[in-house]
Amino acid sequence: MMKIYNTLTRRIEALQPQNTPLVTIYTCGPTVYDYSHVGHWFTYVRWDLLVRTLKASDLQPKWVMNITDVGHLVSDADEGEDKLEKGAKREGKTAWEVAKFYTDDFIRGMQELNMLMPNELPRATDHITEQINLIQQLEAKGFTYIVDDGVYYDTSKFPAYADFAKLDLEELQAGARVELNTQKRNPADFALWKFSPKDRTRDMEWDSPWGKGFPGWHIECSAMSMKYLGDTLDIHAGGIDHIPVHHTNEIAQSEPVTGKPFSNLWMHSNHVLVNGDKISKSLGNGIRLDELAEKGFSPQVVRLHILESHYRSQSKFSYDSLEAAKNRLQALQAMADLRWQIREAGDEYAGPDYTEYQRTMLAALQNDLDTPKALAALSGAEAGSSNPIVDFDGTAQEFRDFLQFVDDALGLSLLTSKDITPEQKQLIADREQARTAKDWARSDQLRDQLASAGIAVRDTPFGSVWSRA
RNA sequence: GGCGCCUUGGCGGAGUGGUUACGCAGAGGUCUGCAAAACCUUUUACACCGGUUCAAUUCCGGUAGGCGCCUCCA
Repeated sequence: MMKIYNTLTRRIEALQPQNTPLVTIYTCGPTVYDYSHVGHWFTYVRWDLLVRTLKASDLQPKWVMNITDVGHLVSDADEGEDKLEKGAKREGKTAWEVAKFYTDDFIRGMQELNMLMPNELPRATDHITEQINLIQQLEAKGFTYIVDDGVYYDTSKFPAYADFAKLDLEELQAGARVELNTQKRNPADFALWKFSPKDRTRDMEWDSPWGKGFPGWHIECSAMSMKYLGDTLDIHAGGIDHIPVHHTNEIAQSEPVTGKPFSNLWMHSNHVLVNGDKISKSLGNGIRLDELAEKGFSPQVVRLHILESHYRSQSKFSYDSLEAAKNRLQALQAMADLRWQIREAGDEYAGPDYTEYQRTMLAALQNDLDTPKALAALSGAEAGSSNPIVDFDGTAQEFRDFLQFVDDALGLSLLTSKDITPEQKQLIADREQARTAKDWARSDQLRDQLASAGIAVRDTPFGSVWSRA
């Protein structure tokens, strides 16, 4: 029923959970050393959509997303420093304070975007023991070696290392930009545990069998996903950039220990470009949610814009498209506000077949999260909703069910809008009376009055309908 | 240096070997007391050059341009 493109096989496959209806999902979360930008939100919203789609498909997703609050190295050139420590230096705080601040910011962003909360949001620093334990198991199996600055994973011991990303290790070796630094045995080898510098104390450091230090970035995902979701995940998801390094390394760390596949299905979200460029620190083009809100684009608009492109295509971010999304959302909201204006009597008018639109949308989402197609169906329903809903044969309930489905599946929060006040309703009734009496001056005056309260009124063959301007 | 991807109408963005994506915006029209909404029409849409085919935007090859990864990265 649910079909997903699997990076492992490079094909679209039917999802086959190990213990239906349970679906275990692990998604790579943020490194909390700076604000999240739209690029991050594109990815996270897409995983939120995955979980929503599974729920709408009567499955029971168990979703774990990690918080990386230690160990993510800035670069090879910045030896001994990780992103948290760097952020701390920048802001005159401890690494712990930095992590807390940006974790809170991230969770606030999730809430603003109406994302579902993962079942677990584990922090790397809360799972040092599990990580050490996993490294010990790798050590016992002979996959590690120790050099001056840490414990490393020997990728040559894992023959399948290059398979996932279809890496060419020979070319990697010959590549001009790969620096053969330190004492690594192979260019692709990576740190499992890094030692603290001899001359100073880090904000974040722990004792280990190999000496005081901190875990490498990759090991946390293996350790925490296995702790919360078992040896084999149903779905592991992350940004497309994680394929060649981070996810490759996760597989290499996990499968030798368990002897099982680390994840049956891998999903990767493509990047969003801003003015044709990837979002990066060096370009300084990372736009935050609060900046967008200042420009009049609510998180709800951002969310709709994210859904307008497919998660596997490289999408573009621009204010023009946000403007389009904003207008589109307003039309959708107007449709949702028809639920306050159900006509009780009469069977003159049959609205769209909302049940059919709902089926189309769900089928689109189940087909590798085809959000553009789902939105096309939603807009089809919206276009057919210009007249009020007339309640006969349960049509009103079908309409309400449809709106509930849209909110559940897409998270657009259409149902959070409130009804207008009794006074405003009276103004509309008065205006209809004035129109009947052909008192156009009073009619227009009442419409202006409503408009100043942000309420637009239009006249249909079935009476006046209001919407929020 | 290696690997891979992309190029669709004003903008964004799907998809397909022959038939309307969809959204936003512009122009004209029908309707309306006026609006709004809806509907209709509209500016040769599928980078360029070849090839395969009865038929290609959709498959193959090449050209140009853009991008991603191989290094931290959503």
